[in-house]
Amino acid sequence: MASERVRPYHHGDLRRALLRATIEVIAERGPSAVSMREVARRAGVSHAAPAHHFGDKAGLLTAVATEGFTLLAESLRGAQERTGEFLEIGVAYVRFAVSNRAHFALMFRPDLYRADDPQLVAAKQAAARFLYGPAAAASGRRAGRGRDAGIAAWSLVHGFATLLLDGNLPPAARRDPEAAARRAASHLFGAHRG
Amino acid sequence: MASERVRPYHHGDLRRALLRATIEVIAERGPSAVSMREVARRAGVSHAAPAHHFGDKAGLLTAVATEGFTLLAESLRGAQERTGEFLEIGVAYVRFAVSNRAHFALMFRPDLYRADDPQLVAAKQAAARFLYGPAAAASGRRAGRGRDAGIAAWSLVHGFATLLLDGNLPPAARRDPEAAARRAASHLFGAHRG
DNA sequence: TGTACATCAGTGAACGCGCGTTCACTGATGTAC
DNA sequence: TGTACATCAGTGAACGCGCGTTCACTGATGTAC
Repeated sequence: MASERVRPYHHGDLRRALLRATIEVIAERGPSAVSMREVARRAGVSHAAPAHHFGDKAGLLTAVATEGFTLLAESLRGAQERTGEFLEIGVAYVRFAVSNRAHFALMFRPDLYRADDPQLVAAKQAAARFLYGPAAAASGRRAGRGRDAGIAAWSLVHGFATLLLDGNLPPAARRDPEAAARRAASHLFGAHRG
Repeated sequence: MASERVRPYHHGDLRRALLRATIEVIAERGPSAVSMREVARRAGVSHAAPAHHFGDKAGLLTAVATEGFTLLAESLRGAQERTGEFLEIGVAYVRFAVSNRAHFALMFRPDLYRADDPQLVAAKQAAARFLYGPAAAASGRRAGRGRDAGIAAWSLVHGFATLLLDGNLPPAARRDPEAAARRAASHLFGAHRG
């Protein structure tokens, strides 16, 4: 008759639950509104519990950001493998930002986490490779131009995603971000001019 | 013998002094680290003084953001008038971000201020016109393409500026942001291909 | 199968802190006559 | 030139709040024998 099996002492997977709660807070109130106590509250544990898993607040956010960069790298690799087109990697970048708003919003707020954390750095570099590498290949042969193209591409999709999430783009772009991103990005390499 | 003419009761131009102090805090510790008390401390007045001029914290930050959009609009207009080239408007955008880091960092954190403040909205629209208008003119004749070009251009320079300020671009770009921005932006309209 | 013990996960009270906002106030300035 | 008064700018004490972190603790679980 264990009918009132409420809150077992051990949570089971508190670490994951805390990460999820953090994402939730970010989605609702932004990255800087995250607090250890609020996260603990949402996960239904005492406010000191998160420190057990992440050390401190920066540790918690570092974990979330790392997760974000890892997910991003996977998204980009997926696009790369599926389509082989550089344009579609850019589109995937925007798609990632839209469907993982909370992660994305945190990832580019390095003041909030430990930006020099080895795992985080590794995850970030993995993602960056998918933007720089193919860009170099897709652009001309000239030395330096490859890197410039990579910067241009990353800038464009990153700017697009940022402006979009902040509500700075026209309604049409907000309704179908992916299509709008594709149109905008196609300006870069002249994919469908004329 | 008014030799000890220290801190007169009336500041003279406290409003400006508070705006300046706010910029200072943002530059040093980021937009979310701004507090009324810290700003007052830096301006050398009691912690309740800022409320007198700005109502509350959101009011203070709204004023700073509005100032930022106004300065941005002026920069863009300047570039427009001086060069008449769309590319140079983009470069001016990046230049603004670099030389007004604090304003720029706040401007795109609408959660921190009153984004629907009429003066702010007006200033923001004034700036946006310089990005959308010339883009439409510079791109093809096709309907819709003008807007897409504007979005692409704004995205590119905005992304570039954001990534740059967050330290996400390679050292070369960090050393000479303006030149790097020009190279990146030139990919957009094929200004110097080949 | 049972027992002792080590290890781990989560608790809850306590600390000190900086914050935003309110409020009755006082000092300084400007204006009307 | 002087006086009365209104208005404005800034003060400082007080409030209540949520926060991060520390710490001794207890409940639960796993492991060795």
